[in-house]
Amino acid sequence: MLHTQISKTKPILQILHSSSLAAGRQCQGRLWSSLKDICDLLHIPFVAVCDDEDLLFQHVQFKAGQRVHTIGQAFDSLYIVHSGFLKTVLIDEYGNEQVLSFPMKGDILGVDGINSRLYSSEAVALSDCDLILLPFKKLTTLARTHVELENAIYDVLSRELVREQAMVGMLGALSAEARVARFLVTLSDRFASMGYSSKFFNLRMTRHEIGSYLGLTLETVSRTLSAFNEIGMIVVNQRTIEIKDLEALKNLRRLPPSRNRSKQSKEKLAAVAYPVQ
Amino acid sequence: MLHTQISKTKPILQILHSSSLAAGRQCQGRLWSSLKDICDLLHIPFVAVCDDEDLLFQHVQFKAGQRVHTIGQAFDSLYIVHSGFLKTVLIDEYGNEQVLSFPMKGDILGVDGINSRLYSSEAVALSDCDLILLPFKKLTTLARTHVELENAIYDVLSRELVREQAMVGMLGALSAEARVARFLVTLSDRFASMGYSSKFFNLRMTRHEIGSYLGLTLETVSRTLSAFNEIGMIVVNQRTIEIKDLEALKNLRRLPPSRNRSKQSKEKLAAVAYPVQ
DNA sequence: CGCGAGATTGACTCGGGTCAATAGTAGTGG
DNA sequence: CCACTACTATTGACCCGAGTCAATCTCGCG
Repeated sequence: MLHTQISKTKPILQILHSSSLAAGRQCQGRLWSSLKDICDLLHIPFVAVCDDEDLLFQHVQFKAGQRVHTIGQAFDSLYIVHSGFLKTVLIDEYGNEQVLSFPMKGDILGVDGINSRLYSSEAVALSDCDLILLPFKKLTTLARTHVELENAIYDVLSRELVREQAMVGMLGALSAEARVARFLVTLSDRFASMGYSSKFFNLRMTRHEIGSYLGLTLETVSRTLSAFNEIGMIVVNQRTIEIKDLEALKNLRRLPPSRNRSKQSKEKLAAVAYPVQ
Repeated sequence: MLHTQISKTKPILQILHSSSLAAGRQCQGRLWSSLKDICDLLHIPFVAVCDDEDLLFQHVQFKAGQRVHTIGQAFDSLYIVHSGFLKTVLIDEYGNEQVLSFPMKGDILGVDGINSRLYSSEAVALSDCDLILLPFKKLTTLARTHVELENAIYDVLSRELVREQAMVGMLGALSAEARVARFLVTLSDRFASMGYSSKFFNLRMTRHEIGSYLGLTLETVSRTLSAFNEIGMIVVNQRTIEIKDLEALKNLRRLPPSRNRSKQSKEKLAAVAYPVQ
């Protein structure tokens, strides 16, 4: 199989399970992860805890389409994505979805529930998923005796905040083309860091979901992808993306950004979009 | 004085200092706050700590225009706004500012520095400010022995994240009018909760800064305020805002929101903007 | 094979960005 | 006190990027 990620339906679970045996251990029908596994997953320097082998966190599985938590539901634990793809959404007073993120391996879920003790967003599995359950109480108690874990928690929360800020920056200042380009670059990076191909991958979400995430309509997303395809930066076919010119995607500049102080702003975007390299 | 907030120039410092004596205590030329003061400021149930009178946190003053911290600067402490107004900004690779927030009394600054140990945003005083310095090390050490403080920290971090998410939702889905309206409502609420008038206040930031914050141009902000003024929802005069119809501002609906599933979308915004009540 | 969800494209519209001229305000210094 | 200067705010004219509406097209599935 050349597929860069776990895909489709039936065969998945087997792949999932067999591959996850590396990090987790089978135990009464479910999987368990140690603190070390979790730190690795979060890219946090491992904290040597004496009895860390005893500290196991249970895994939970969700099928594509299932909700991990909903808005207003009582908060009691965080989740770490062990495998699979999800989306988190906000739902406004008229029932419109606003996609906030597309969590995947190593991402954390549920942080928004800490302060009010209610989840303020909804997490939905886009594919079959294997999540590690982190009971918040257990976690904080543990952190009290293990300074490094405590730091890890602060780090993760802060990191989420910085990510969200970057998102605001993007929504506030980038053109549609730049947003889509950056979205692709980010995905590419994520896949690379998960050990998959950074050049060839499948989107796990619909155009509608991408649009919501980027503050655009699904038509604009579709058209922009087609345009990138047109000029050879990528090859799109439905959910399949092949990146042909990562640099061009990275260099896609914002349109002369309005509230820009600097005088330079003469170049047309069309030209900048795909520089003559 | 009927002024709803500290305003203008010279007399300020005196007002500032005399009013802050309530919560802080003068000490070798600076002010200090106890943990209780801080919890009150953050709207967090106070944690009775035996020796809390010994635990004092120093204040720092900044004049309008001064930077509290800059991007890339080494992180070592958080700040709580005791009085004054600030802005936090992100600066992109071309030097463009993106305003992230307008911190005021009770808000916390610097959270984005925790994970990388470098501030990832810049905080600038928009007026003379009095901030409480919270050395992060000291804070976390303290939290280790005082569970409630520990919870408070988690709460504050999570709260910031939720706020940022709401911002993303707004930027992703609301029209210019709705953004400006919501901005005014939020300010009104903030002022009310600080004990000032919610109906009559001065903006502390320029149109340019508001525009950046809302993902709009300064012209659009100006025009929208003028439009609200036109139909009598508010009275604007430069930086002075008087809110005449808070409900109308709150009810300003998003434009038929594109990625909206629901069929209802016939009503023109013009009509909805200022409902026939 | 036909159905339905998702994706693509085209034609049209308009919200809001761009450019530019004008006016109000504040701070400075003679 | 008043000019001089530098911001900041307001407005108008224009236009383009992206949203809206709608007609196919594709693909997986029962």
